[in-house]
Amino acid sequence: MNVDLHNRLLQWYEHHGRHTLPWRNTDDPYRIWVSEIMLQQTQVKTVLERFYFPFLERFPTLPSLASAPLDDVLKQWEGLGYYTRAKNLHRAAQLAAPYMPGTVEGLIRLPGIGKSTAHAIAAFAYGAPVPILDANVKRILYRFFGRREADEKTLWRLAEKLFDPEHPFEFNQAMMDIGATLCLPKSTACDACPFEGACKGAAGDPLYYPAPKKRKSVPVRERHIVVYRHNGRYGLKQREGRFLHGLWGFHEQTAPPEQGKTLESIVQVYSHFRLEAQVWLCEAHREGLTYFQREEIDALALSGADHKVLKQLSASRP
DNA sequence: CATTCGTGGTT
DNA sequence: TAACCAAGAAT
Repeated sequence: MNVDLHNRLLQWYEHHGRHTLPWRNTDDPYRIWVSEIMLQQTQVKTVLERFYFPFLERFPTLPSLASAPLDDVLKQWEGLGYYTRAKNLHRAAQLAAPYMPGTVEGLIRLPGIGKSTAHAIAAFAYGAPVPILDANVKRILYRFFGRREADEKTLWRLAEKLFDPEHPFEFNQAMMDIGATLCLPKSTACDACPFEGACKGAAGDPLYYPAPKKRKSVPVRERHIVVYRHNGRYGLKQREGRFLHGLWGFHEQTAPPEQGKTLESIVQVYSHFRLEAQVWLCEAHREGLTYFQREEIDALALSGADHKVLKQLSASRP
């Protein structure tokens, strides 16, 4: 029924697809899995240029990841964000070792793997006839079917409707390529798109779909970051909650400290709030912190905000 | 179903 | 340049 459309998509993918992406040129489910987790809510450019290869060099196989300390995994993940991904990746490796599950049902049971990622791994590593539903595919579906709004269930139904079960690898990769190169959030190149003619969005104003999301304004958190220094060593603490999970950081509090030298302030924008913190250097010992020499800190995984603090520290050194 | 999770690229 | 957005999942 969609044969004609599917053929046009295949042709387009053959000539214009991003065929050099490294995770498209391996049949190792582990390497495909790592790429899928890193790429969640993260642009291809970032993963490709900074994180994919170093991670695989340090953890080349599933067992090597499973047997590594979590702190080592977090250090490789440093700067990539959404750190529970690293924790889940590590735990999933331990649950799955020595082999990745060979089915969607097995994959989706692992922590950090939802329906779309399970389908992606299954389609790309095993050729399973299942569609994916990432931000690129969603945007295409909104426009192709002329919808301004749709819930997840509806989007999955539309994804199944457009899907080509005969060519799951090529279809899914092509959809992401179209979303990333032609069907962009704020611009489109419909005349180059294999879906033009069948796409309701292309018939009118494609940017009319989907309806813009109403975003809440991010609240500001004002805090004080206090760097405790004792005998030339710096006090840090490893975070335990879900926020910045497992990363080390300097002490943070709501009120200014009793004493200490004022450094510059820092601003760090997170997904759901904005941190504005005054940084202090306090020559004192505080309980509950672990003390490191300056060079030792480089071996720890720190958040972006704490890296800014570290930078202030070296800049302020007399 | 809504919120929580980072950081950097793009416009 | 501020706002939007990115190969989503867990809660």
